Amino acid sequence: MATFGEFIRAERNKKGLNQSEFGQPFGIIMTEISKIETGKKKFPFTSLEALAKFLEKDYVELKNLYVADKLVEEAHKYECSDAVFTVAESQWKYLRSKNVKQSKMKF
Amino acid sequence: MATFGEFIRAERNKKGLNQSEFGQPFGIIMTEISKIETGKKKFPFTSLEALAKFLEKDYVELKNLYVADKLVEEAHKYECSDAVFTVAESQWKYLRSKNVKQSKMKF
DNA sequence: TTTAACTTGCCAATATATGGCAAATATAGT
DNA sequence: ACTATATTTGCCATATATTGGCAAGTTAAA
Repeated sequence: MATFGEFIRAERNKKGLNQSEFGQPFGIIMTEISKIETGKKKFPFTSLEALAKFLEKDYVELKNLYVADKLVEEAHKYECSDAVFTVAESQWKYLRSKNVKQSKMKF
Repeated sequence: MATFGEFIRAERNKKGLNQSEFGQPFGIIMTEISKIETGKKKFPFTSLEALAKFLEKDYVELKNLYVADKLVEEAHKYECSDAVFTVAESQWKYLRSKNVKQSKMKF
């Protein structure tokens, strides 16, 4: 399992495209693709569905990879151990059960 | 396991303080405590260590709760399932092993 | 050293988050 | 219902972070 940037680069290489060509379908300039691949900026979420189609990947899985990248970045920013993901999952489940009880999604 | 806001509220009630009194040691006004407890704004990270001392809690654990809250919020924003935390953990481990190999933290 | 591919630095534009006041809404006691 | 205390919300100005793109720099191969 790699970062989202590494994933993009790998897929781009599979297709034998350079950064400029790869960015074209999404209207993303070469320098942006570079920054995305090296993790300096984010792939625009608004183009994620188009990316999934372009790569013939499952959108939900791609989104998980995309969001996980953000989570990891956040965890690192605060110098957390991997325990934070376990805590997060349990808080996630707590919230879900709470909202089910209230039978409304108040997020 | 509750959200960070709920945690704060519970601890505040344990101490029998109102929002105004509770905020005092951190220089946080009442309305901010309210927003923090109801999840509308974040407790300032710069005061987290002071909070740990004030509550006599372990800082690292408190930080995990704090950061987990952010992760959950992010996961919800993108309408992810809890699978995203598993993906995140595996990406986290991937990055760690990669950086160990390169023997430098390039995050 | 020329060319193509990629990376980085910088900056302006945009979006997000924060702090605080004032007003609104509870909640409890009388 | 009236008062007092506690809490929540709306609004807005300020601060902080993120983005997109150009120009300049680097790398790698021929």
